[in-house]
Amino acid sequence: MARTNELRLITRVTQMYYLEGLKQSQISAILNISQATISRLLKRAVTENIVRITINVPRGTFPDLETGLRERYGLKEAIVAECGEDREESILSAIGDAAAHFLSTTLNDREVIGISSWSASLLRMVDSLHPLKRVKAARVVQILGGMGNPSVQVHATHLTTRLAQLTGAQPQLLSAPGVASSIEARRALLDDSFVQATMDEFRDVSLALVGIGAVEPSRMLATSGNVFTPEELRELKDSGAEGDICLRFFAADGTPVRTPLDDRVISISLDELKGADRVVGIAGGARKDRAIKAALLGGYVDILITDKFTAGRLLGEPAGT
Amino acid sequence: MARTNELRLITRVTQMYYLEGLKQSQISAILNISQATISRLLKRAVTENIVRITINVPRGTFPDLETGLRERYGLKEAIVAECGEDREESILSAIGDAAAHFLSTTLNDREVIGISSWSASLLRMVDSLHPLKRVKAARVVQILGGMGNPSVQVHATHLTTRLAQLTGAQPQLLSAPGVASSIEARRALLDDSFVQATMDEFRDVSLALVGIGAVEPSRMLATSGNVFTPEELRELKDSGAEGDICLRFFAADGTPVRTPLDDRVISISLDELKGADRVVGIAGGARKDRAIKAALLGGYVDILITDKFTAGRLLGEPAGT
DNA sequence: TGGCGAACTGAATTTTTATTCATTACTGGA
DNA sequence: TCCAGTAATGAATAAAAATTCAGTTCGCCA
Repeated sequence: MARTNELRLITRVTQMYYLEGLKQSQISAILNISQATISRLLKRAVTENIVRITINVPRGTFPDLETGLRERYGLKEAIVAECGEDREESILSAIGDAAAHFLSTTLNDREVIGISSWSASLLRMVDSLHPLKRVKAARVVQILGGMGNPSVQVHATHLTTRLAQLTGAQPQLLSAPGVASSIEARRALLDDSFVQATMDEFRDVSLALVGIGAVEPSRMLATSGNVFTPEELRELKDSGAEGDICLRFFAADGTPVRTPLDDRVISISLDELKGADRVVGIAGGARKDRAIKAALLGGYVDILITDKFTAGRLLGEPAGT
Repeated sequence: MARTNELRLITRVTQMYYLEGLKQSQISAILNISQATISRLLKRAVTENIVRITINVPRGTFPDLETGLRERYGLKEAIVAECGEDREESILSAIGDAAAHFLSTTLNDREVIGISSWSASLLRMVDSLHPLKRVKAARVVQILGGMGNPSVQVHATHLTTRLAQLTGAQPQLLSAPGVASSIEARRALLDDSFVQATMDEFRDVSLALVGIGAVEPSRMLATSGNVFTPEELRELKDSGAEGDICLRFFAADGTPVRTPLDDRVISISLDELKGADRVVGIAGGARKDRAIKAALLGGYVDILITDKFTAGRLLGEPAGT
């Protein structure tokens, strides 16, 4: 049968190419068939299902979860980190490490990095980060003010300057609290030329690194001073706020929630954030499930870095092994 | 762990490349990693065994047997044809067809084809051959004389001219019997200028198509007249001859056997045969096992076309399915 | 603390592969 | 039987992938 002869030839070519590692031109010479035809035969080997390429997923990597997240939430990329147990500490360590690796492999030259200052995940990331050798980011811009509480103010400053140092960039600090005590206080702070200079940079941010906050205060937020009063928190809840990025709140379906608080917050706006080339959300843990999901639905994040447990829950599945 | 991050990235790149079919440059753009690095990651995916490429052998093809033959006998190529049953007729049909396909796909331009005239396999090949479209062989040279018996003389002539016609080449007939009645008769025949002209072509043959004969006479030989007397046959056997190509005999280990018959045969010599770029042996069937094996051991053949049963026996294995 | 070699990287280049193009033959329908 | 459309081919070319090269960094040892 003619077809069998054909298949035999395709099989032989496939064997030479994939198993014996010969170049198409070598096969061409051995078999007295033109290189163009070899190329075509190899293509047919794929359509005829003679070559089968399978991916052997290494332990600790979760391409299925990642693909699920990308497709379900329209993400540009999703990174799911291996993680020993489904507890905050373990998760922070996993995603911080993954984020550090992500940053070190994908940072390009002259990049303007925006970094949100109130995130434990980002702190971990910076802790795990080795100095970047050959890359030289342009600037690291703090896109959320610090905390009234001086010790956390230091934290925020440290995060920004450390990252700048590791990436060989200029730090651009936002010397203001994340939440001003009043609308007037905020207006006054914005008059400061240093604050203005930094805020002007917001629109130049090419890579934004942000945590995602749950409205239920995170431990860090809780210990950082009384940013919001219990009444304000209740008010937020009542208005449907489910999560925040840089203290800009949104509802469960991702739509922004405007509250009076907005007028006291000093940070990049959600709109400005969307102007960045890449917005990387780094968050995980059961406590944040609803907030993360809301952020994804709102499309605020292009790239999500999370842990396997959270990823599983975001996909409505039991977590993988 | 750093290694896990690395593996995750490799897995992701592998997924994009092999599953999603993206180009390295596209992946490079999406992941903000240089194309050179993508290429390197993909190479690591192979060494790390993350991509696994398997060949799914189509029914009716026998790459394992072919590889076995190539390796065991040092062949340039081996073609093993599917074949319904282990009987002459079935085998002839299978290998004739396979040989026709081989010829039509690997013949190059301006090739000088030498063809042995006493082979049922070659007859079948020519019968299965469709006119070759774009190729134009230069000449088809008959490299073994015809038979005294006029009807087979016609066979031989037909074989050569038909092949020439199908390949768009000039036929170069050898107008002499394959076996002269005596040394003197042979000498006289060689004086003929047409015979000389053809024999001069022997050294220009680039592709030789030959059958392989068993010393036990083939049916065809038997019905072709009394070429050899029973005594001569016994003599051949006694001298250790196991098989022949163009009536040039060799022993079980492949060494040539010189007998008085040599001086009566009009055909290409084994040495001249080795001067061809490609010598294609086309033979199968249990009766010929020993002869084929001897020919392979003698290295007279670069390419063997046979059937799956014979191939199995040549490898000392039971035949495949 | 400094020097040396191994390991990486991106840009540039080379090598390899896929595709375009022009040609030819074959198929099947009128 | 003849023709339009399809399929297949090799040469030339475009596109893609691998490698070379030059420059760094890093770890290790003196």
